[in-house]
Amino acid sequence: MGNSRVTVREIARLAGVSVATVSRVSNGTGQVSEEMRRRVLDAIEEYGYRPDHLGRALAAGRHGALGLVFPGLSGPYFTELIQGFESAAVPARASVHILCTHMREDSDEQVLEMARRVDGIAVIGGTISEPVLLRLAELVQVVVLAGQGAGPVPSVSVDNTSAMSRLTRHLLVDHGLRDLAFVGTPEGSPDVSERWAGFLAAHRELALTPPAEPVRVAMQQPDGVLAAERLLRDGAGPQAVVCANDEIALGVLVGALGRGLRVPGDLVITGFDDAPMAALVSPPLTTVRQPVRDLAAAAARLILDAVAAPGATAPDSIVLPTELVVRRSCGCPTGTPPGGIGQ
Amino acid sequence: MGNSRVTVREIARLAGVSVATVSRVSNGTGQVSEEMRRRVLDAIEEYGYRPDHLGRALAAGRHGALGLVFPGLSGPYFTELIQGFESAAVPARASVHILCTHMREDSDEQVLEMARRVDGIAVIGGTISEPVLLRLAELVQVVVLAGQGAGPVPSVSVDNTSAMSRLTRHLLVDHGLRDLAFVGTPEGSPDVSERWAGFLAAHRELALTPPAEPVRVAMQQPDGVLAAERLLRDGAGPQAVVCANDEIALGVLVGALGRGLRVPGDLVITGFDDAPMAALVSPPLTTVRQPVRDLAAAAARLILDAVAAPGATAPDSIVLPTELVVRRSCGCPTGTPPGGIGQ
DNA sequence: TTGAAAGCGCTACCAT
DNA sequence: ATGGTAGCGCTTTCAA
Repeated sequence: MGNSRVTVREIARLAGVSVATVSRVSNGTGQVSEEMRRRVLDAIEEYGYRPDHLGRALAAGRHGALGLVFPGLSGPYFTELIQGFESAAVPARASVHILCTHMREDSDEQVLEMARRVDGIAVIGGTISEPVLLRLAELVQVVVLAGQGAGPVPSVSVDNTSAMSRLTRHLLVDHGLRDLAFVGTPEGSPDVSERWAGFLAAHRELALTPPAEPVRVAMQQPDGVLAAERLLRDGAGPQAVVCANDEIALGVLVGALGRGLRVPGDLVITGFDDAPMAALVSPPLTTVRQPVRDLAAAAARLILDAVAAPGATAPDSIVLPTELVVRRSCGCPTGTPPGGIGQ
Repeated sequence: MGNSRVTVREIARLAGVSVATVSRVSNGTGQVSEEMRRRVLDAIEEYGYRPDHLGRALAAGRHGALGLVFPGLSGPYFTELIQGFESAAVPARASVHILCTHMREDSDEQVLEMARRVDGIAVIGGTISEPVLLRLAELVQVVVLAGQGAGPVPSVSVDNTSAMSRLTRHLLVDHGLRDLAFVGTPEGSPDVSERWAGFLAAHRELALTPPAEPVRVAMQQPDGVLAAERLLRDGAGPQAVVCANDEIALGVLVGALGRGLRVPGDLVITGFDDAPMAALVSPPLTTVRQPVRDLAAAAARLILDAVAAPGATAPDSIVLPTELVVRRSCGCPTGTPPGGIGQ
């Protein structure tokens, strides 16, 4: 229950050596005679000593911790993100702090507060305002995850715009579909904003008129069900529903199927992410695969590298590639589209 | 980019006061004249000073941080858990550290290491071995989240066994169903283990023979799809599939629907959790609602209270109630079962 | 090889 | 009301 407050000093006293020697032994630094090392090791073992991280970090002038800031946790995308981030932090012996700002009013304050506890922070795009981001960057190494950087702040993201543009062209050109709907809220999420831009760009290139507005809903399955209700309420729905992520798409699929529609016969649906479920529903979902774990791991490593090499030049932004994954929900028969795109 | 290393000492020098005064002002403790307070505040403002958490924590002998240890992140359940935990930690100005042991071999070591960085740790049931749990409890306040405690370690959990027993009786008695299958892996997860126990208990009470083994799969939607494949492969499947959580149930539903089965006509499916999607699929899922956020928040508060009152008696374990939610996937027509159970 | 001692940034006690 | 200073637990010079 209570903290077993065993300190270096006590171990030193118990082993009859100096604290410096204890420190050397417990860190494996410097030269220590076998005799001393044994004495110290025995004491450490006997009293279950483990150096307190605070003292160590204070002396080292480094927290050995990384922060991850979310708007609010939801769905497989975020769990992947956390795990990817963690997988890169753990080998570097850095702990991971998380913070869900979740629309709290004092979230700026909390992010700034986090900056006093970590060596660097990855902020999910759209979570905090640019001024606060820049302010934050004066305190610790910052990287924007899934979004665009600002000033000295680098970013790690994927090519949302071109990927979505390509997917949209596939529907427009290869399947000859018209009257597409886009589901997702561009405002506040760089990812969605870029995907909406790619959706619009594809229309523009083909001199087609896109819908004036996206169907604005949040990013989870229930929101997709909601979107389906809105879109399919009065008989004349769109020919295809392009969703900002797979979760929404799965929700729309559930909604459409629940209404007795056949997919892709009556309605084409596409997603984004290539979440595990995308391949398993009927019909399997045409989507865009993005390397979420790699993305987060890259962000963590970028921070760790920057912290490890203080003098070095500002880190470059990273853009990871995506891959169009054509399955049956877009109307492709086997998984291979007319143009031979995707796999 | 670089840490703006502004320390108390510098602020003190710049404001022409002592570090003690700066500390008093920045903490709002003690008595400070308006004149001094202004001088210090101006300096703090001008140089963007924020006390480093390390120094503060070291002096206070408290980390102001809580740890959350998972086996591995997955699905809405865990995101709810994190957010619930966080919602209780943030008001107490405690940061949240997370660690996914994810079957890593050195995870014991990492959990112990975490103990040096936080004031208390909530461990998801089944994540670490009992010896390590007890060892951990000697270092910091520990609570088992969704599982049973051990020795001095309290737990926060729900009444899985009775809830699942009740749900199972509903199928067995009210719907007269026989030949039920249970999907989930009891080993390694106290939650699942208890639910399996409740499932068995219901059969025993009614002198019915339960299946010899559960269908062992993991806890996500894709695993449910997999389970459906296994169960429905050769025509003669069970009459009902009782799933360890909603995610699996949703997967089984997708798999069953994909095979052309009607639910609940040809196959009854039930879940556990009452995740948002449970109410939205067709047919809506009969399940057990558990207060996941509250559960995690209770765990966080338990730790915070224990840390705040060091001398106090060991905290008691907490069991939160669940609620049977009867919808259509069990065969109930409207949502109200024959016996008037549920809501 | 070993130990004494100076800090890391902060708070809090004790004088003034 | 204010300042000097000890010390939180640790690492790391610098001497011996």
